Amino acid sequence: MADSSSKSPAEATARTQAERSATSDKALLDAAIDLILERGIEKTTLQAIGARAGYSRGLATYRFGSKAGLFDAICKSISHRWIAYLTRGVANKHGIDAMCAAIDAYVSFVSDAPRDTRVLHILLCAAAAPQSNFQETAKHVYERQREDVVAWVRQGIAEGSIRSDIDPRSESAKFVAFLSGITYLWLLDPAVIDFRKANEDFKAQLRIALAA
Amino acid sequence: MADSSSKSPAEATARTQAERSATSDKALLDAAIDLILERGIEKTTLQAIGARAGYSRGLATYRFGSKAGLFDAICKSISHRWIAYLTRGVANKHGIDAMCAAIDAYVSFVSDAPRDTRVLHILLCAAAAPQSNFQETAKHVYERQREDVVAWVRQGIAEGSIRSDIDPRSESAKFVAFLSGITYLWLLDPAVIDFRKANEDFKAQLRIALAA
DNA sequence: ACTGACTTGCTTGTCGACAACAAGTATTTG
DNA sequence: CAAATACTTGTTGTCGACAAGCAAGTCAGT
Repeated sequence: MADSSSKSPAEATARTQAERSATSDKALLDAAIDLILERGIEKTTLQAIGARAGYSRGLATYRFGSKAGLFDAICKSISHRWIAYLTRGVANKHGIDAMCAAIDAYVSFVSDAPRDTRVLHILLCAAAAPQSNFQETAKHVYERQREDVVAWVRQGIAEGSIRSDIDPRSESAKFVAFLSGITYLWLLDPAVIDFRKANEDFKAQLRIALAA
Repeated sequence: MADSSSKSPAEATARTQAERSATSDKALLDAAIDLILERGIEKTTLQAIGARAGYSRGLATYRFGSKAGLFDAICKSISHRWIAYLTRGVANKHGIDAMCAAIDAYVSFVSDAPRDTRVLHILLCAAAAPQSNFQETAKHVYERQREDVVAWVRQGIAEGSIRSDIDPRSESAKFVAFLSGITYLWLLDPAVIDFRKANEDFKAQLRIALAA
């Protein structure tokens, strides 16, 4: 149905099968992201995804196994991008500095890629439901983030910049809970939440509360 | 289909129509809560709700207009219970004491009514999706909570127990974000989150960070 | 370099499940 | 008995999943 005739047939067929499937995968993923932002998960139809991507209603199921499989793929894709972004932002900082850098990286990510952030969080929220098919992916994302924070806190305690009576695991839960929660509130009602200021205040109070 | 014959017909019919509809409403709500905890929102069927409540598949739609209408009603019902619980716990405390009392009240509520907490949060998470039918209810719940916190912070600043450079609105966003976030993490993976300890630590650091 | 078997990318037909609505029945109330 | 209320059942359109099919591409054997 798509533009198989708008390009010269030679150019159109000058792709291997693997390349074609890679582009159709990406088209489906992008279309699904668009539609999730517009309508939410439940109201996004495989029919609509196929149509917007320029393919048939059946392709998404064929590629990703199921609707949930496609959403899981989106979840993994965006969270990998975020982890890469985070890793670059924190670089080789330690202790409280690393925690503050992570918050800065997150604020940057949200303003650089608000669509990705929104979709990722919509999906992660959906993962809270029992028997959600991408619950494991969500657990893994947050587990990974908490592990990072635990490491930063331990470093900070070891180098003496963080009070030794701070419990790294509890602190990591609080840290991730705040970021997750503020994102949720922002997602629910962007006009009411000053995302940037909340994060600045959080950094300031982190330093006060954790400093040795 | 249910036990219309297990009770004596006289006793069964010795209710007014209004009483009957009130009991069937409650039965539907309770059945829906059970099923949401077991299967999540999407996999909970009006058919299953009706059957578990002892009625037909059509009653839930007839009473609440739609599936989303029923979930909205659950959302409102549980959040009203929580607000009442909170009001009683905070009583007439001020400033940081009120904030800490609110956290204590929340921890109590979660351990007293874990099922209600879980269902409420599952529904509030679902409200994060675009075009969600109970988004307004969710916004209202969180707006209400933030207003409470704003009032407590203002009181604290006025009576001199909270530093005057604290921004009440930003602080309220952080406060609610933390509670929402930690609940989400607990919902996602209860085994990994020490809910009680995280809240204790949060109270301790609140006092450090806000104290005048 | 040609051909025929195999593979890959994608579409279409079909089925069961579901929510919504309308039309109905039975019970209560005035 | 008539109007209203509580509830059920029939029906329709939409959706996800799966399977069968088709066409284009790939490659081995000659």
